Amino acid sequence: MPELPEVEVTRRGVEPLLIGQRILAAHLGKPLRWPLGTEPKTLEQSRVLSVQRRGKYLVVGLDVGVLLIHLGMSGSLLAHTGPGGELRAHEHFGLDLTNGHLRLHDPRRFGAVVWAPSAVEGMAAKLLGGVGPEPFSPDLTPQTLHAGFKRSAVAIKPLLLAGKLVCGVGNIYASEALFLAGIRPQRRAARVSLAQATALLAAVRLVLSQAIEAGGSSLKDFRHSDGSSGHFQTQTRVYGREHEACGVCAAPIRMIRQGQRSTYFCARCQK
DNA sequence: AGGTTGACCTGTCAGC
DNA sequence: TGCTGACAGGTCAACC
Repeated sequence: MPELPEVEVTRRGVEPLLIGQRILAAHLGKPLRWPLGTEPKTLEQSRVLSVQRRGKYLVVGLDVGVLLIHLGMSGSLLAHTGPGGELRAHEHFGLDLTNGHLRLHDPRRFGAVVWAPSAVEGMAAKLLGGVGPEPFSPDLTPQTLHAGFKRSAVAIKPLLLAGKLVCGVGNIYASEALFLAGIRPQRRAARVSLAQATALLAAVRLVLSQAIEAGGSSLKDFRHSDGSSGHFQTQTRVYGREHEACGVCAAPIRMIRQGQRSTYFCARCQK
């Protein structure tokens, strides 16, 4: 589920609750993707200094180390005022804070909460080290993207999903960005021109910005930190719209599978 | 080394 | 109504 926009919406939602708060207790539910990496007790009394995002990870800076939080496919991070209690159904991590509490609700448990001494040590270094450039970074240019494309033998859509050349683009926004850029998802990345790479980078930035603005996509599980839903799913141009008419040319939207993921596109608009 | 596939886990929904 | 299978926003480890 959660791609960059959903994680960023979550970050903005939880930041005000977390900053400056002291952790009174940490709770673990069923195992998530990786173990926490420390005893929950060691988090007690530490203070939250920052809440940042790197790719699809939330990076919570503590005065003792960092917590990496990943929402996996079905995760939501819910912030509540008032004292915490026992974890409820599908809540597998929780922090009780001086003023409120935080819960990770994640039915499928593909998500993770990992502690490390710092963002550049231990498991955090390993996980964040695999994350490609941020889509909004000025260091990411059409030229660097195009150069990365040329080195690959893979189709453009799965290459975008891999997150090594640009991070944060998941299955919904990859289809959407390729549609806006007029590029077929099956096109070999090496055959994407510089002009197309330029259009694609602009499209990625536009789609992600619009999705953040819309509060992300709530297909099923995703919820904002206050429990409300995003609504970008109502504004998708192709994702989830097989057989519907393309908004540009009215040809039917098609769905194919690439690497076990569904891809949506317009065969007339995308070359 | 890079590309491809399976695995992780649970809920939901379509079809019989 | 109940069972079975397919599918869902991610991504890592194991294979060729």
